[in-house]
Amino acid sequence: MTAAERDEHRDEHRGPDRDASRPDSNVVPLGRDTPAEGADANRPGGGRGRRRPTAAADKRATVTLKDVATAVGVSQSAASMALADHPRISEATKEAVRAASARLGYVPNSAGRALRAGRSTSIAVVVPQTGQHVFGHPYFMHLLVGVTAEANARDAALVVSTNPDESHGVAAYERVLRSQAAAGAIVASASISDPNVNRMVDAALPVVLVGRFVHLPHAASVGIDEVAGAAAIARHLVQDHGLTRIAHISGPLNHQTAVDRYEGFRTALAESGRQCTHTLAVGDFSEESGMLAARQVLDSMSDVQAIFAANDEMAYGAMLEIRSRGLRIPEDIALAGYDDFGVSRLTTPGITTIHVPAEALGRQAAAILFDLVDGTTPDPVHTVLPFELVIRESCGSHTA
Amino acid sequence: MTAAERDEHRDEHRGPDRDASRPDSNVVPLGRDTPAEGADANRPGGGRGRRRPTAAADKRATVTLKDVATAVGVSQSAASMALADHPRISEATKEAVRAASARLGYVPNSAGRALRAGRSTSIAVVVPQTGQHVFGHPYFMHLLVGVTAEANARDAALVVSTNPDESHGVAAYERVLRSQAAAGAIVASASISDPNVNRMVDAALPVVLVGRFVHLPHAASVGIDEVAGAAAIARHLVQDHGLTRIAHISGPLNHQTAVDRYEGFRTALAESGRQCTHTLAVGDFSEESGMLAARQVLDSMSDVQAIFAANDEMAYGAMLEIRSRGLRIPEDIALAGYDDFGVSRLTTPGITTIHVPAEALGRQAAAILFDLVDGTTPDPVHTVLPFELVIRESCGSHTA
DNA sequence: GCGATCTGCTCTAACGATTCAGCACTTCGG
DNA sequence: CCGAAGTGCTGAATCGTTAGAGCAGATCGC
Repeated sequence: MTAAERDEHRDEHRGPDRDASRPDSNVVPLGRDTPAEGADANRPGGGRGRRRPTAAADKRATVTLKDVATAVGVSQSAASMALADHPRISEATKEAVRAASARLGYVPNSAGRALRAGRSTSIAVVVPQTGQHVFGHPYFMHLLVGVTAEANARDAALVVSTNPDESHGVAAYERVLRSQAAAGAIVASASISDPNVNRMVDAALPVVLVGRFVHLPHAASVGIDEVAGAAAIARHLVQDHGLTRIAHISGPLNHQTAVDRYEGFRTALAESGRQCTHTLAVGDFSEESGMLAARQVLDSMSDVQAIFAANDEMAYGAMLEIRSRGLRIPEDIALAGYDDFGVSRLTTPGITTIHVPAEALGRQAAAILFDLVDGTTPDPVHTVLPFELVIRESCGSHTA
Repeated sequence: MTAAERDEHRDEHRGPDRDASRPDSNVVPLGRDTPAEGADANRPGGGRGRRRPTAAADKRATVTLKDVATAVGVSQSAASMALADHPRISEATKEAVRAASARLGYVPNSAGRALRAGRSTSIAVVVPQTGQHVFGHPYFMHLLVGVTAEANARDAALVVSTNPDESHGVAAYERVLRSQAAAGAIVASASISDPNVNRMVDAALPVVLVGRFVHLPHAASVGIDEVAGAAAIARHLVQDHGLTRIAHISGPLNHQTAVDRYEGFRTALAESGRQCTHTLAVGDFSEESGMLAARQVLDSMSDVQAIFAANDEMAYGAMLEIRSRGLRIPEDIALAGYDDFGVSRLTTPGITTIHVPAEALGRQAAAILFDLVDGTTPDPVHTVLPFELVIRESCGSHTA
């Protein structure tokens, strides 16, 4: 339960007991499609009780290439070559095969194809830390949007794997690669020490890392310059707002991202030419930890002028703590975050942050992975995408 | 660009080596390797950087069952049966095979296995509407968390498919099933009219729908009672707060969810025993549309006492519009939303809403799908999970 | 002592797609 | 008019896995 949820009233409503109260109704048209509402059958809790044995299952006959070939009257190989647009197949045959294929609804069996080809058409997205806390983060959603866009463009399926449990000495997501269920993987947000990722890279499996992995300098990666992003925030606070007593709430320091953001912050302060003081509190990227860290900061550094949290969620946690002490943002304390996945936009005041182009990262990672699978080494090995400094009200800037 | 983003200053920081259209800027190297291409790199085909042919690729030798068998000195079938714990294989041989398998890092080839078995072990999650707007919604994130949890528990891979484009007369996500890349699919958030979903159901493919599909009464589904949820909100506003002039901002009315929520709202008002007035504005579940709809409502119904938006994002948009007119929430106008995926918790004041148990829905849908794939018809066909009314400050309630 | 049963394995045939060698047959150059 | 090249297809092999038939050798019942 997060901080904000603690003081809410919650009424639980259980499902299917309310069937009585449903008067016949009509839907206001407003120029839209009017749904056919009559069918009561799909009513929740409706058809309860009976149990039919599965009969329909037999119906789904799979159409194979052989069926198509037979329908046309050519050999299976001819059909295959026709669909592949092989030059040694006559146009007439190709046309006939295509027609039959469409008519019968032929879809090539991916297992057969993958087996023959020696590799799958799918790619995997791997999120090593399991648990809602990490996987449920909007970052992945955005990343996924980018990856799917690219995968769709190439007619490739996308496998999502999150399970680091080792079944037979191999993490589940490595098994996805080794079993050839996916031709390659995009690895997001591994902690610095995750040995599984190293193993995949060492095994020369096609892997693209999202983020910076200092101990894997030769693996292809996509990321933004986190250090520069944090530095941009720091400079904004110091130079644009003249704040010199600043606290940083970092993420867990076994995450490269957390380390980089902290480093960018410190470096920028040091290079600012001003006399700056700073302090550090370590969080875990959760809202709750941001709140705790802010408490610690406010207790120990009474004259703090600004707090820069390593992500927006912690910044939001800090905002709650700051408010609970009757302090105003930005008048009494300025606040900044990092990520810009939505949270920072919704708060009042909006939180100044670095916009991380997660979708573009996903797209790019996928593009590179496809190249890698095709046997091309990306150049450069590490792709760096631009970020944006998004200035909102929490730092004291005035926006229209 | 959403409403809230409109009035922000954004500084873009790009990687070095930009195209001319953007101002040059500073990306600090700080120990990074080669930096990168920016927007240009997003185009996979565009004649960009050089590429070295991969050499490492040859290294990854795949271990097959034959290798294991040879290592042990038995036939391939014996090895297969040993791993399957077949009773006709001696314990000694089984042990030897298991040992060799672990030592060599054998992972069964999923294509081979799927081909032989006639079906894949993976399941698919299908999100018919493509585009970030829908797919990027936190709802899917939560749903996915639930589905992966269940899939992980069964050692099944998860395929995510979003592409409704018909490549050869078949939507991409139907192809996932037909190609046997996945044994079955969970379909989330299809619009009422999506013919592809119908086709999959008609073809007796193993499909579990999330939500209510009135026109597909026999397909297995999982959902909550949306009508009852909306009714709970309406009753709270009318009975607990005595509000009688209420506007509803609905989602697009070709979405069953939008229709159901609207209906629950109207029905509850009608049955409240009070003299209620209501009005409707149609949005599209986006924050921006919520803002527009609120504008419309406030212009046309000057004495409106409450606005109930069909989801939290539109409620947030409405909040922005209400505020921009100098009205207070909840003193001047009460506000309620639906979904509780986080947005409503972060705003000030927090938005009263219905908590949709998306993760549980995902879990349940996956469980049912696995049964379906195994040939069991679920009973009941339509599973309804409980929701919660979450009372926050936006409706005028006071929370501790 | 000898058929019957059991044990522990091997052999073979699929699953569906692709590819390559090869086979008829035509066309063509000289 | 004959070898060479070109055209359009077929047949067979292959990818990795698994299931079922079958086959030696040991064990057992009587």
